[in-house]
Amino acid sequence: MTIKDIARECGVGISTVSRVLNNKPDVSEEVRKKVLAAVETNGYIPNNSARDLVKSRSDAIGVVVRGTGNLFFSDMLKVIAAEIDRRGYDMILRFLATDEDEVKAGAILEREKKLRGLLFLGGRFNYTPAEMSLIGVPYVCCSYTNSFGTLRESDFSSVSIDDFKTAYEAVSVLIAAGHSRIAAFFDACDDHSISELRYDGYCAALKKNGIPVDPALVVQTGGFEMEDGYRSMKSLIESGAGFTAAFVEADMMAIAAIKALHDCHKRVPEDCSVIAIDGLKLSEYTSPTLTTMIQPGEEIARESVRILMDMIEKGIEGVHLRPEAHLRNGGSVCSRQL
Amino acid sequence: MTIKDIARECGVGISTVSRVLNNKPDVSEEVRKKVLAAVETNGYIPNNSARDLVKSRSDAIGVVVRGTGNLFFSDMLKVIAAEIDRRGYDMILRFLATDEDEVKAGAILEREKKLRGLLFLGGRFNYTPAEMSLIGVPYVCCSYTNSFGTLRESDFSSVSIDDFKTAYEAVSVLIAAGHSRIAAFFDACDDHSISELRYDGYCAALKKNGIPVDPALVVQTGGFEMEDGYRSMKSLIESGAGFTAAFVEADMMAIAAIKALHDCHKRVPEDCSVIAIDGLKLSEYTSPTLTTMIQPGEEIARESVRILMDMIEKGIEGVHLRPEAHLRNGGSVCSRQL
DNA sequence: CTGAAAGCGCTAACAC
DNA sequence: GTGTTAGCGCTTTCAG
Repeated sequence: MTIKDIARECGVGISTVSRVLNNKPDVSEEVRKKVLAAVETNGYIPNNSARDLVKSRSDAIGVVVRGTGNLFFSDMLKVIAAEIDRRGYDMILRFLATDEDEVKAGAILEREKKLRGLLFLGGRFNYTPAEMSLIGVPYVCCSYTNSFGTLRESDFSSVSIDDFKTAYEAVSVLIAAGHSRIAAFFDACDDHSISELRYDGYCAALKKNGIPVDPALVVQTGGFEMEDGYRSMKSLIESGAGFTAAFVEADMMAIAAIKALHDCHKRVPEDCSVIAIDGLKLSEYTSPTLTTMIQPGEEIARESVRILMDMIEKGIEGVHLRPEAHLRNGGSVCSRQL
Repeated sequence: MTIKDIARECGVGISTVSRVLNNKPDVSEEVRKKVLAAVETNGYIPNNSARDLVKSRSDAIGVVVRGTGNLFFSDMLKVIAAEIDRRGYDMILRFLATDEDEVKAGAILEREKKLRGLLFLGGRFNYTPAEMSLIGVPYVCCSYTNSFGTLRESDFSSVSIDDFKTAYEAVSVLIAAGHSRIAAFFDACDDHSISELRYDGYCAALKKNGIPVDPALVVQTGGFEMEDGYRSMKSLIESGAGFTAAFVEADMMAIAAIKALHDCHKRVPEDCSVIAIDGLKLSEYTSPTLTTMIQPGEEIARESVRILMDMIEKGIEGVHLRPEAHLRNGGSVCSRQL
């Protein structure tokens, strides 16, 4: 069933059907109705490949999300969708597994859909100019940056918290509460990515306060899953290393780490305080409520779209926004009895 | 940059480039290398729209997922992807917001990608034959069924737990533990969907045990979000209705409901037992571990793909599998002191 | 207002 | 082995 079939059935030309389908004017009401009826009864659906192929440019923004189960992203996505729609653009959404290449996916999408711009949610921190030359439209990195790459600042935009600073602040909260034996959990400490930045923030906060970094208290979890957080906390406890607080680089892992503490008959926060980074809605519903640095997801989403639009419509150069993360004072941190 | 440009640059014909790109034989090693080099240096990416348009049939399975943040689906997806790949097919994944129409999306995808079959994760329970006639390939409803629709059983397949029975069993666990004042939380009770089935199961279990259904203990949450669970439990507590246990139709809401109980200084399970349905990984990491009916997600995923393949390759008729949900004895249910 | 015709970029015969 | 060519289904000039 193609546009040709509909045209034949209605005894009109194929371009007339096209006009009706695309809500163009210059079609008599009578013909319009006849065509619409034929479309309905035949269950005709236009072929998008053909449409995209002939189109020389669309008003679409591509959104490439890496990591399906990422709750933080799924909250941001709603805001992004609304913002893009409000500005009269279409949104083309693609989800990628964590092991897929977001740049390649973005480049494919750009050509296929003749995109005007791209939004990346989740990606590597070390893009090179050569690599990004595949992307021919303005793009914004949402909630991450290019700290370890060689991109020129003016060539792209990014909106994300300052990971180093946020980790620094989180650990400082613990120190201010009297803790000095502070365990820490990171995916990895030298992966040239978000975890390295947060690890550096952790170390800086300790040093600033004259506390040596004890390697025995730093655990590399090898992932961001709950299993990783649980297993890591459990093995740290079993190692016998003494600590009164823990900094966990992500809410999900922190929730699992707290479970591990409970399973080892340690109370939170009495026996061990826990602080994290993210501010997922989910972590409000644990007991105790997780104390965490809240990433302003809504702001990140809104500003990302705004900046992208400015790049597209006004041709501005890359902008790099660093909104503040704010402490949510849950119940998982308490002062150390001195 | 098109295939034509690459051809010109290499001084070869356009079909030769096509052959190289698609790994066809009958290309001299020398030419192959030259083409590949040109592709690389130019950052050429084939246009998928053009490819799809000319292709008359693919070996692709479409997977349409409704509900981005659904953790249950994101676990199943990994298994589905692996199974499809193992059988030599490609998987085309589309995520939909909860308010989008999965049937229409499936129909579009089918035409665009020339699909061999479709897998729906999440959808309505009341399809009609007219509506589904848009779909021209075999399809399987994963983790839901057509209980309220008019489809012929032989025209489609489904793999899901028996929602009525599973709810019945969950409530029976509570009753067996000595509870009779059992609150219950559903999205809605008469929406011709999953919630209605589970509500019916709740009622049946009570009646079977001579316990009247008290409308004051049945709460319609108006959604599946954590907010919905929290708010609903809170208002039930404030209503002053007495109850010693709660059946919640989904893990996420149950987690939030438990938080509400805690916030009202009620202990779980001592003051109120809680049981749910789902078996999310997440609910293992709450304290206490949630007692819940585990949906065999992996089995559902694996069997769905298997059945779809049988429909495609062997032309079998619709199959309807009802794998068992199993009780996970967490710590959120205890016996009522009589 | 409406139809004919020229591609969009690619694959798959079909010739050579 | 390799090039030429005919569409895939659609939008968009350009005539009428």
